[in-house]
Amino acid sequence: MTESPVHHESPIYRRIADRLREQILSGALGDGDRLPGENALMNEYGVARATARQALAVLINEGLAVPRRGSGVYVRLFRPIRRHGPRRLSREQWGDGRAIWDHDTMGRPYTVDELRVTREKAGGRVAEVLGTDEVWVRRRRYSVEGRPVQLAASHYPAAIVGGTPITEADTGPGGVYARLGELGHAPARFTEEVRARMPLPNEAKLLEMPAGTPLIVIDRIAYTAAGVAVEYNEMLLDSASYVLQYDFDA
Amino acid sequence: MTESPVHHESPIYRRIADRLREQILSGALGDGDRLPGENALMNEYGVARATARQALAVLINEGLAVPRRGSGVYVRLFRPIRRHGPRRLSREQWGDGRAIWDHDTMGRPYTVDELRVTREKAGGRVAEVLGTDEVWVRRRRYSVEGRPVQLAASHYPAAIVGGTPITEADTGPGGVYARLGELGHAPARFTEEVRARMPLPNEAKLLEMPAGTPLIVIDRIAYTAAGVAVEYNEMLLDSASYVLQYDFDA
DNA sequence: TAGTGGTCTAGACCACGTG
DNA sequence: ACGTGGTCTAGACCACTAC
Repeated sequence: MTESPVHHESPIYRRIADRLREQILSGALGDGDRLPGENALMNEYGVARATARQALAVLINEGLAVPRRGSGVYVRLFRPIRRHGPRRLSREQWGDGRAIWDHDTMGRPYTVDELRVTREKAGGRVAEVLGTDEVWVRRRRYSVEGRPVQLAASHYPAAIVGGTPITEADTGPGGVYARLGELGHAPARFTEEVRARMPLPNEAKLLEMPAGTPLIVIDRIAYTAAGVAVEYNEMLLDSASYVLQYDFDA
Repeated sequence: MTESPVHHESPIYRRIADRLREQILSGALGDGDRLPGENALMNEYGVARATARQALAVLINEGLAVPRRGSGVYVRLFRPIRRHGPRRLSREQWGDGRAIWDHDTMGRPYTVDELRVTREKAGGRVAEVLGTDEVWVRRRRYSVEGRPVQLAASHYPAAIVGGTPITEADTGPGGVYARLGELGHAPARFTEEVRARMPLPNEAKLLEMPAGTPLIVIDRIAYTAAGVAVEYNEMLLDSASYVLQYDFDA
């Protein structure tokens, strides 16, 4: 039309997004509620389809809404797992391998799948930390209540774990840390590096993450009392499913 | 034209994005390099402007590229600050208030601005943890090398800090923790909760964050030896500028 | 079958930064 | 002045979901 677009204000799609966001944050639209769809926004605001779409894309990329094809756009819901850094790794927990994850999920049911144990040539930081490029890697995926929440890849020096149950699918009672202890390499100290970034497409697919969901990346290194690094564990967590907690003294 | 679109494969804009991503991750396009722009992609792939744009939007939302109006789209660069959880808060650091941040930035120059100290009615979790809704709040923004990297809001019970330098802009040598110590409320234990999410528009603006950059949210509570919560500090970190490190024993 | 979101085209005008 | 990304329109066809 000939209506002057009146710029210098915030663009239309942003103002539509702002109004919808306000309704979500104020609670007027609650968890799982349906947002007005593309057609509804076209009618309500008299804009083209692409503009309505752009407004919804803002909320989707902010992680506030999730689109479902053929159905609609819905307010996102959160149910974080509390992952307690230091406490979960205290020695007492090793008695039973499941204890660590039971601690995290507070009893909610979880599963492990896509477990693959392979021997590999390590590169870059892993080789540097472990002091060798000959490593065994244990990769797996954790799901809670049927939803995948974490990918993990634990690296171990081949010289230490070769020929032990750590290279088998089933590591036995107490898990890897119990086996390392029996080998005289019990972890005594840990360092965790925490980052956040957007997932790559393959990561988003494995974790079934909707758009607008960051990844929490944790690189954990386990050291023996002698200061030898015996494990490099890279974990990728769906940030919508996790809260990390760290306790320490002054 | 009449060329059949051949669906059931991944859409055009995704395949364009995949090719560009590959060049970025492989290093063929390095930090700060210019990507082919909208016009270039239109010519190269014979697609409409909106499709080329959509391909670039994928990379931008993944945090791999940054658009600059009037100039082009560029490969994103990273220069993280290492923020060391426990060590930076050890008592020895309090002797000089600047020490904590010097530790984080490893000597890189930083500034604090937008400092506001206000008395407020606390709500929700803050009031619950501090055991009162009468609080003083110290809000400020940290920048490193001229780029804003963190917003922080520290909450203190008014009954403890009222009338002390903690309610002034300048808290004196050693900072807030030194003053709390003099008041008989020296922090002895800390807990930090770490989350990641996409920033809201006002948060993204204050931190000058480009699209596709998650926020790291840290809620830190300081407890005295007697177990009294004396500080609730909510920090919002630009995830492109930070790596968190936590050390602990088994 | 009707409605939803997903992809794509072919135009247009604008604000902005670099030359 | 020119090319860049930013916004917007008005169509179209598709795949999927719900009824």
